Amino acid sequence: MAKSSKISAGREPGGLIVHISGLLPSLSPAEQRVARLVVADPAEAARRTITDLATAAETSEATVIRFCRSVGMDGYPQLRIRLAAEAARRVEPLDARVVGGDIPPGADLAQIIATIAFNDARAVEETAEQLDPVVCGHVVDAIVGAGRIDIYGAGASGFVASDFQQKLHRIGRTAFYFPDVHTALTSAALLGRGDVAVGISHTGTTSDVVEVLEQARTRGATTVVLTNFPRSPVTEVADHVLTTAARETTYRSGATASRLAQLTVVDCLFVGVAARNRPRARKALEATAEAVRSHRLGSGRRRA
Amino acid sequence: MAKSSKISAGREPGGLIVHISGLLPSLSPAEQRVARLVVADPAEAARRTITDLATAAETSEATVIRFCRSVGMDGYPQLRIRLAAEAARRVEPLDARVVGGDIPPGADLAQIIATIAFNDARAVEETAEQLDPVVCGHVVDAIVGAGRIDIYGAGASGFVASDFQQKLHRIGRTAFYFPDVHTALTSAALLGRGDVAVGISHTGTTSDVVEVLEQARTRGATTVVLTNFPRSPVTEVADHVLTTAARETTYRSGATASRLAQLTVVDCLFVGVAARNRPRARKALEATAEAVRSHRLGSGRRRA
DNA sequence: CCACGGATGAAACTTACTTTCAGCGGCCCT
DNA sequence: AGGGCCGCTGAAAGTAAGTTTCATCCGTGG
Repeated sequence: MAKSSKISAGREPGGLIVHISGLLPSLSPAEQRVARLVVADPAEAARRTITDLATAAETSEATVIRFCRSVGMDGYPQLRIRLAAEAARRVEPLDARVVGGDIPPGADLAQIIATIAFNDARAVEETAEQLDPVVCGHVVDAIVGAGRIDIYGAGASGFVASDFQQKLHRIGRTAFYFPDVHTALTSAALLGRGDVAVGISHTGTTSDVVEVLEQARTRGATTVVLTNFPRSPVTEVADHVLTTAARETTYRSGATASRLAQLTVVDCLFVGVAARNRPRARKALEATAEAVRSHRLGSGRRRA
Repeated sequence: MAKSSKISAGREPGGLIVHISGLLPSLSPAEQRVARLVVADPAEAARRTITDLATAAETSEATVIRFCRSVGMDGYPQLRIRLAAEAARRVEPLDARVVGGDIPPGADLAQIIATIAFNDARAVEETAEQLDPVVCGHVVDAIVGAGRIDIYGAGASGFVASDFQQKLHRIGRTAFYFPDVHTALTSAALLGRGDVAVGISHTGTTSDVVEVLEQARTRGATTVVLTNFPRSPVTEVADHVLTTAARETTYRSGATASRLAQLTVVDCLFVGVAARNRPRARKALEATAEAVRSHRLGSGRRRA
């Protein structure tokens, strides 16, 4: 696919525009008129057709072509594309949005969105960076070999626990999620060697989760915890500790960044488990997808 | 276009590529083939002539033109230029290309983690980029002024809906989440002018959500939808459309990336609403945080 | 004054892009 | 089932864009 590199003009060190203005004096008068237009506003030039540009430079199309060749391009379309690319690169997208105005009603919101997205994305990235593949491997091993998987999480972490349970369930692993302590404790009491108990707690101090994991551990189950704080109490009752890396800034958001980080970890574990038994997992996923299809409206295809 | 332009025709906030992948399912099969080529390698696509691209997509030039129109361009040259510009802006295609794809069969955990994190973080970033602050503003306005807020979401999106409900509840907004269609419909029937109904559906084709929003709308409530696909059926029953920008990779379908994107949007709305009444929101948050403190153990060391 | 050569644009030509139209196939409505 | 309708599709016709050719112009040097 990557052939057709007859395009020799790939490297103009300081950028195409600089390159052009550099050899501007060596061009013929008519070509210089074209060059000046191009350098003055590359984006605009890229938008124009060759005839248009020729007219604007008070010359003929032929001259524009000659100009293209003079600066090392194959022809006009190539110049056009390069100009567009060049123009795009020199715009600072962030500032442009703020400065570019025309959004007084939502100006404040734009700021908010940018901030949140930054924090959220960072949480995901940093979590992945510090996630230990070896520990993940152990956890995946345990889950793959488990007779049963119990998952606990209170409050916000409960969503994540529930999500994990659903994922595992969809690929045919026997997994349970308990929203309240009492049923969780009851279930944990019935775990045994070879089973797995997963606790999710952002702070690592949620007494409910600690209790449940403790119970599970005394019964011989492998215990796993997902928390943001590697030295929190909950890690003492866990065989494997997985950490997230969300630095929750203020009281603000209902801890969404940490939630995203947790979900990312869960996703990794899920894919890790699924990867162990690809055909079966795929089949299970397809079956479950099929099951909800009747609730879908005919392909969302509409033209406007 | 005779339609009210909920779909920003002409301007694609944040990324043409993202915009195209969002519209992908709403395109005809032949157009989808074109779209996939374009999304896979924008720079390469920009270099090709229309005939070339048509051949590569195993279709006719006519279809390529149709595709251009479908995604809001005037014609092929314009698409070409925009693609070139877009491609230029993303400067790190090296790592991205390696990591961006699907999970290869033999991948080890470290690779899996990197891939997932990359996709997840990208989903968050791109969603934020293309999120329209003006539309967000309208939604925030509606929520702030609402007598009551009903939130619907089925399956995976249900978690997000529930999360949103909790968040709003914590800052003193009257919000409800309904896990099943029937109670949702019942509740929607009781909504009226000034109330808000929020539907969350990744595909935008979940009939339950469409029905409920429809009901809510006929009762005079303001309807809001959060979906990945701006032309899906659900957008027809929504006053305000918010879109996520998750391109799910094929195999995993755990849909985590889309979940994260949804949560990010919810977070933005939440903070937007909270920002409207800072003192009161802070007080409410502190009160709820205090309420769970008794369930915390002491020694958790917490960073700020 | 003529011969020469580079620069230039008109026009011929080629290629790329766009529109039109008829065929095909699915879908809905009897 | 049958028939009509509608949307997708590519072939082909049509139009515009880009490229080449070539005659002209003009300045220069013999």
